[in-house]
Amino acid sequence: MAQSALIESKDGAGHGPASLDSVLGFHIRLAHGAVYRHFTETFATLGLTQKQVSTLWLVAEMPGIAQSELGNRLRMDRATAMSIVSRMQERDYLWRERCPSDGRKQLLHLTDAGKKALEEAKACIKEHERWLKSRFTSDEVKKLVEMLARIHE
Amino acid sequence: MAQSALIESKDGAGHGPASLDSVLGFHIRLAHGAVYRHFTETFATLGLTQKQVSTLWLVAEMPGIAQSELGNRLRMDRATAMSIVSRMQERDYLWRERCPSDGRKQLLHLTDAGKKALEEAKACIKEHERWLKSRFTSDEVKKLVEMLARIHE
DNA sequence: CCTATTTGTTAGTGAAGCATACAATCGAGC
DNA sequence: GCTCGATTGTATGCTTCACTAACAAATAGG
Repeated sequence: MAQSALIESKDGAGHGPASLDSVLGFHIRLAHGAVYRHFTETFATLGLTQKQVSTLWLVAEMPGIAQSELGNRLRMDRATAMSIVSRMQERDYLWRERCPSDGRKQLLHLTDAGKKALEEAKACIKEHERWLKSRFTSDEVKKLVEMLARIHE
Repeated sequence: MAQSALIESKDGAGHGPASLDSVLGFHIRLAHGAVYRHFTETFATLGLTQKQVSTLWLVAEMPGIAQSELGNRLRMDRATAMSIVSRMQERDYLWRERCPSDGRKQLLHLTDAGKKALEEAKACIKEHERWLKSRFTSDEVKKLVEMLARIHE
């Protein structure tokens, strides 16, 4: 892609990064954007977003997880988790169960339709991940995941 | 598509990655979210978003850049670039100049207020980057930037 | 001149994140 | 048992951003 002409920089000034290209956060943002775009393309037929797939996936891995715990793990606040869970419920992909031991909590479970959708989604994810990981060796993927985890953990 | 990395862990059946934790895109999303949140916090007083700072920064580095070129470099479509540039113009941070040699283009320039805002923003970015990079050695930062660039370039 | 492309503009849609307020529930301490 | 504070879910509204579609103006190439 374009070799930017922003290379010449006032390095001596000491007033922060010289060029936009040297800002780590900038690259994280662009990388995320590229991944997000390809994801949306891949999932156009299924009509699912990253957050929605993550939600279905996590509920499948931890059936009966509370809505609040889902939000914690996916780094969403209550309101955001609420709207995503509600949307998945409207589609009949999951259902809420009032927790018998703690009446405040809503426990989440996938419906059969949700399990089926997740299976399809996982196939798409596999393609998506292949596209993404094709840039790296397996050692690099491991290193990249480990470094990214240091950011969000 | 290089020699990669389709080492899909234990899942002989070919049904995609086994756990959400092994999905690279998932970690990119969470890392981006964490960075975005810290950025927003850091820039609360300035009232600027990542996209807005990137825009100001890029216009400062390339005065007279066309709106379309700005969009290309920051990976925004025309409509998104339009709304961000308009917002920055409303704040008197930049102004548009009709291109004399190509009447379709709008050339962008920072105002004095925009230059001042960018200087403040760069100081905040410095803090933000310090927070972000504190997790890594300088070699790791270099490697990380290089790998992320492979994704968005 | 005619046509296709590029660029900017406007309007509308939708997902997400965030803040706030409110209700229900739970737990701890009195 | 009772009150008080914290947790959890819910509802509402606001903002940013990405995308689409349509349209107008200017350009480029035949």
